[in-house]
Amino acid sequence: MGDSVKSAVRPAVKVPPGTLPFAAAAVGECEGRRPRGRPAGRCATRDDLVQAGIGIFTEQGFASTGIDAVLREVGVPKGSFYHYFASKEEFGLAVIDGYARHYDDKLARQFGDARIAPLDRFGGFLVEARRGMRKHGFRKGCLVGNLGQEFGCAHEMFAKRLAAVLKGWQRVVGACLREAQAAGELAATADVDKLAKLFWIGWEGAVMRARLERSSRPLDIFMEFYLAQLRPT
Amino acid sequence: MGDSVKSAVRPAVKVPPGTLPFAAAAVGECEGRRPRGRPAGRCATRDDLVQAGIGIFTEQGFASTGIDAVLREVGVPKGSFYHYFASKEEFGLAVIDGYARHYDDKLARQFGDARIAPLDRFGGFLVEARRGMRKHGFRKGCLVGNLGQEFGCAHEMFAKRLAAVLKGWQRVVGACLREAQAAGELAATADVDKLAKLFWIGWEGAVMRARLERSSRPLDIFMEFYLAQLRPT
DNA sequence: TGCATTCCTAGACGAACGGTCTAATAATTA
DNA sequence: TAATTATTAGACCGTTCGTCTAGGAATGCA
Repeated sequence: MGDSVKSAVRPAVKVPPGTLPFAAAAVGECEGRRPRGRPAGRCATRDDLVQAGIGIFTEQGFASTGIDAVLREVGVPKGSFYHYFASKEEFGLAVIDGYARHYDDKLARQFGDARIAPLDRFGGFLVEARRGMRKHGFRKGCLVGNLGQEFGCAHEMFAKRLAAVLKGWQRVVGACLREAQAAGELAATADVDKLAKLFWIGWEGAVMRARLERSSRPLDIFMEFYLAQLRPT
Repeated sequence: MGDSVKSAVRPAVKVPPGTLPFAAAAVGECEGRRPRGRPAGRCATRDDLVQAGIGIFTEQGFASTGIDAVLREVGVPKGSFYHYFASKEEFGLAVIDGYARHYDDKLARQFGDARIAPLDRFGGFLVEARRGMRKHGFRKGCLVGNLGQEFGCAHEMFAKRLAAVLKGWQRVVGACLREAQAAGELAATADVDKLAKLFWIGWEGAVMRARLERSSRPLDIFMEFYLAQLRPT
């Protein structure tokens, strides 16, 4: 189907010419096949795969993306893939983790920025999101939203992981709202946890709609409503 | 994967015993292969396929569902399928249409029910939705949301169709809101169109989240805040 | 009733995909 | 240098998906 022509197929591995391909990846200690321990050291190839996975899954979803597409993008053969990941499913989880890690940081920065009044941070978040979606031609949404919709509760493991990620994001927004309360920007009686949850419920809906319509308008509409809710006139 | 044991495999076609299988379907005029004209007469087999498609796609999505799963559920061979639909894609569109037709009616009934005060109709809608999701163990969400997320803008045709369906639903809610204005339940200055759009943005987000968490709580949360928005204390 | 036509069923078929496997090559250690 | 480990390479297999061709059942017309 939509086999866009973008796969510019990098030259196998990106290293200075003259260097043998293998030299690049083998520097850091890569995690072998399913390392029982959590963290695992950085590994260029593995990270590249995860990175590519984020991009492709965010755009096309999980089920309709073949491993081969990821492989092609990174310029890596299948053997490497199954050296790092036991299965497509495990890869999917790693991609979620990678995305979550990236976003946790980003959100912490945006919603924890002490230089800005708590409720004004939402505006900054909106601007950033709008720019991000426009940059990708509204083809990419939110990976968590995509996979959440795709698997619903079907895939136990995925659903749990995704719900956990959302819960983390809620905590960040919740903290910001509490700051707003402390600063007198938000009513002390407001139910912060519920409001934080509401934010992500509506925001994911807005992102989805924005992608469908190729427009950032849904993001604006939801945010306008949400902020009005926080500070009633 | 999740090959649930539910496929009770109906006996080929459901007709009174003694009748030859073919007798059943051949009564109504079925639309042949891609009838240029719109409507097309009813056809049992075709309708069954669409019906099954609604159920399965709503639960598992489009990409990860094989035609075979639909076929098995209805008890029909592949040949029949490709007699009625030129491709899986065309089938998908027919399923969307079927779903939309069903929901248009349902929404018109719920949001147009003159016996109930306009804004109270939202409550009825919520109750109904909650019951529906619970009935299916929160495995099914909204087909439009599912496919919207799945294809984003990837599939031009699908995106257009889905956006149109949502626009229709917005009109229904919008009309209800206008009634509310006329009845003095909603401020005359309220931007009805924007509010109607907001409703479906947030609602789809809530349905998705409800499915992910297997809980109707997200539906409640969104509706609570949406109504608060309509009638500020 | 017989023939032509249309409608629908039946399942074989090729392509593609996910995943595995063996072999080869680089890095690391001794 | 030799032995060992880490990583790459891609052929290969079983399955599943969507398409397609062939043929049986019903219908219309003579």
